[in-house]
Amino acid sequence: MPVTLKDVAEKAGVSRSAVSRTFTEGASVSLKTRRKVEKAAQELGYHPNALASSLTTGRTKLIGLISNNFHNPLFLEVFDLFTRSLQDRGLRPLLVNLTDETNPANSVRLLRQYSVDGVIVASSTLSPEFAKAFRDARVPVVHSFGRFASAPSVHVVGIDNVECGRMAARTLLSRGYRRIAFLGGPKEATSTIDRRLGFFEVLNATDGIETSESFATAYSFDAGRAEMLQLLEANPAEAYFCGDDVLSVGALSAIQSKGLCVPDNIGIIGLNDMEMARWENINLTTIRQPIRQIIDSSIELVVAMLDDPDRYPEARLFSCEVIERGTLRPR
Amino acid sequence: MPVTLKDVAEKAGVSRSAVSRTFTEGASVSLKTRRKVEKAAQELGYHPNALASSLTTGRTKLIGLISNNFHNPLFLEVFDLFTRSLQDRGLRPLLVNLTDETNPANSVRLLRQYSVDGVIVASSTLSPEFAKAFRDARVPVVHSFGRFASAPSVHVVGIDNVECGRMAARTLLSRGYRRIAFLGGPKEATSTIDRRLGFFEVLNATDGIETSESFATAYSFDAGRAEMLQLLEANPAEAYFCGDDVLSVGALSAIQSKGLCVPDNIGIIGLNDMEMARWENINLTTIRQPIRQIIDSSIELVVAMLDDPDRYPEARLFSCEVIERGTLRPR
DNA sequence: CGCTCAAATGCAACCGGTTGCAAAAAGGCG
DNA sequence: CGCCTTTTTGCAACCGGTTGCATTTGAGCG
Repeated sequence: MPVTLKDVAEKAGVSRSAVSRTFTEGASVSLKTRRKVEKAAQELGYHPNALASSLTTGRTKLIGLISNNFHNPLFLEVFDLFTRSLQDRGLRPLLVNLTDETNPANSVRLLRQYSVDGVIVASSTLSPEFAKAFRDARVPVVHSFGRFASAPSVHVVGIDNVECGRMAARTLLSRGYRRIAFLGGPKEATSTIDRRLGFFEVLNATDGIETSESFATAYSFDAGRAEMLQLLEANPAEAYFCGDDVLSVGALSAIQSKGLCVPDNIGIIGLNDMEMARWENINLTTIRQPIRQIIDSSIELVVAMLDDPDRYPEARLFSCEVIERGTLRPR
Repeated sequence: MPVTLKDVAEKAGVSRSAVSRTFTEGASVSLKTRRKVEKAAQELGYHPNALASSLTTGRTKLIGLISNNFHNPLFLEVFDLFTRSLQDRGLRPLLVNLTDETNPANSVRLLRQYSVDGVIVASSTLSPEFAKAFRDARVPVVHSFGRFASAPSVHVVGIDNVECGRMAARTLLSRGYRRIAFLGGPKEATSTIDRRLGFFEVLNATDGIETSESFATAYSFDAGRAEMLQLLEANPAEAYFCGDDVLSVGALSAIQSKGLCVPDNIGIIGLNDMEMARWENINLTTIRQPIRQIIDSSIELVVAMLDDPDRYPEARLFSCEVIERGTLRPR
């Protein structure tokens, strides 16, 4: 049923190689044959089979896009940007949802079976083992939104979470808050660990600050809300740095449901600047991650690895910026 | 570098066919050879190349998942559910972002080049031409969240938007609203058209109701907000049925920014029940689409078409349900 | 017009698998 | 143990392309 190279070759009265060559960039074909072939292809509605050609060329133009962040609104933008940028470069994202998967070996097997040219691990919560497993299988890989390491074993593109923690602390201090708390995401998530680190580094270096901390069970609305409800039971802090925006909204909602007011009674600063953060009913002061840069840079890296698989691993970190909205009291 | 069938065959001391057969369901292999092959494969770390085998079997297990709704929070859930369900059935989603694409032919070409087994068009705003183009190319296709047609030319799974319109109208009437308006999405979107239809069908059949309508330029926060700001300039209605939840939040935000109160001054009912609708700072009364059912059903259909490509097209519609929250005054 | 050299072409092998078919091996039975 | 049937096996062709290499074609030139 589908029309193949051979059909075109016969119709055009040339060899199969000639047809193949007219469809491959930079191959040697005379204008005359090219014309003939193009005409025949046109009439037959022929289009080369990318998968068949990948067998010999070793390139599928398939990029595995793997993530487990399907509940973080930020990731809708992330997927949008990734898919568009990949498409613009003629690459196709094979999407893998790792929500229920804990074993990197399975993902590697799966994506190797489909001969992906490269893999982008897009997740802030996934263990670095996933990216490493791909590297070990010699599949070009970049960990986007991954954890910074001074001697990275795979390419990592993201933000400096420690610095974000510091930034949050400085912001809260500059607003005159003195009883300050960290409301983190899952305790074991690397992003939580790093943000906490920077946050307390600054706070502990400042005199007269009373600090406390607690952790939500997930980066989710419900977890944030539940944790904040707990905190409100007994002498809450004046201001909280929340693990991320969704958590912040959960906390916000808990605070409001208790009849308290933000920022008058309690201040909140989030992290991510997801799309909804600017919605006026939320109006969250937060720290923006430059996701567009992170994504472009990730793709750039993975593309570079296609040509140079042994490229020396690097960490690319982008700086974040505080977005002032309405959940902190003014300076 | 990668280990192939041949390597395993040599190591196990059998023919390539034998190896192939041990890895294909239901092929005739003796237990003895199977053991040998499995051992060799294990030691070599062999896994069959799905793309190579697709060449002869004609099956890639690739499913094109195409959408242009990368700004609707509902679609994060949609992608989550689609990818997981597909994976559970051993299928792989090839994600295509159609945001900047208007020509169906390009999508068809692209996905044919990758020999996808089937395609799911997941979009409420994409023209039916996209799905039809795939059907014409004899690629199994299902349009999820698509428009109902009494004589569908392709499989359509979604909701009855006309009925949703009626449901919204009845809900507003039951709350005693009399000056009622429709705040639609883009005028030309089929979902807008249908929802409007059902909405006014009920309202016009009721005496003493004053109606009006207007349209946002997109299903987005900003468009909803801008349109509502306009409306607030001159004698707004008592209650609005908004095109979808994001639009509703935009409208909500405009209302609040004018110092008005919901639901005391103005009532709002949305459609979709996106995850954020239940966030207490939003707390939107809305109509829930059963997306899980829609997605399961879509996948079921596309899988069925793999075996029976000429399956007679059907429309599957699921009923929606009003979710009572805080943006309409009580009964 | 004959010669040289570069460009264009086709052949055939190959990419990593699958599969129809005939031959070989195994099993069942008298 | 021989004969017949069933199962297992390997051969070889094929899926839809690509590519190295030798050959043919044609352009350029004296």
